[in-house]
Amino acid sequence: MPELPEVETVRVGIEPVLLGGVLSDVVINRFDLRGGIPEDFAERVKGAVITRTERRGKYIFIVFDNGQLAVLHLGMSGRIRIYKADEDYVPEKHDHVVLRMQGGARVVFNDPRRFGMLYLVAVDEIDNVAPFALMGPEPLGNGFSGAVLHERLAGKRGPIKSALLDQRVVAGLGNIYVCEALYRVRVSPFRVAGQVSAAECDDLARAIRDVLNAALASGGSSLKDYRQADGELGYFQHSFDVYGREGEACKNCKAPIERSVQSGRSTFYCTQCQV
DNA sequence: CCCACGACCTGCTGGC
DNA sequence: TGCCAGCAGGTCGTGG
Repeated sequence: MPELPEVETVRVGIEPVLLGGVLSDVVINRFDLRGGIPEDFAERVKGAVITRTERRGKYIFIVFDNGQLAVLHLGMSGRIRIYKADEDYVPEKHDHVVLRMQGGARVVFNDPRRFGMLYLVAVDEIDNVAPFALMGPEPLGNGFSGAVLHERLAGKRGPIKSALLDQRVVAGLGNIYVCEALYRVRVSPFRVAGQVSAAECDDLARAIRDVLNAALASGGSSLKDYRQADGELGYFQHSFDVYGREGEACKNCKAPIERSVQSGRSTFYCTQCQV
């Protein structure tokens, strides 16, 4: 499901439910997500107050007043449902974790494929542990620019498409928004990453920010039936220029959009416009 | 070190 | 209707 805009939309959705509240109960229906939920997860955070939430790349952080930080990743198929204090919990298949707040509100983590992750890190260690120690800059933050991108791509021999998916280059991009950003700046996904010019990196950095901001403004993209935490559908999928449009006419030149596979992932692009 | 690839899972779609 | 192949928003470990 989730790249940066979808993850941020989820974070914004759960924050008002969690912030300042006491986590009164944790129900874990299965521990075998990617990497495994630690056996002592519940006992380490039960009764603690949530002091803030953050997002780093595609990860959501939930920070507790006892020094623990919960790391949540939605994988490919993870979803969050919220139940307000006066709503009854209706279990669904693949509800793996239910966080219950004092007062009765619930945050439910559902993930059919179980590629998601949930674990705890000491809050003052988070920047030193994998994958955060090596993670690239936030594309919507001050630490990201064309110059920064150009520098981080230097020497890379693989294709620009694959490099932009590497979270150590820039955080939060995934298959959709990489395809969209490259199309916007008319750069071929097959170009050698280290040979993308400084000027092109300026354009690319701007396009990345633009497409992420546009997606955020739409509540993210809803493939399948991904929903925001409040149950609303994001609608940026209607604004895709190339992603998922194999065979359709390029919006710029009318040539058919092509699909090919790079490092195991589908790439959608225009052979005429993107050079 | 860099990069491509398979593995990890379930569910849905389209073709026969 | 059933069955099977192929595909899906991500990450990590392996091996060349």
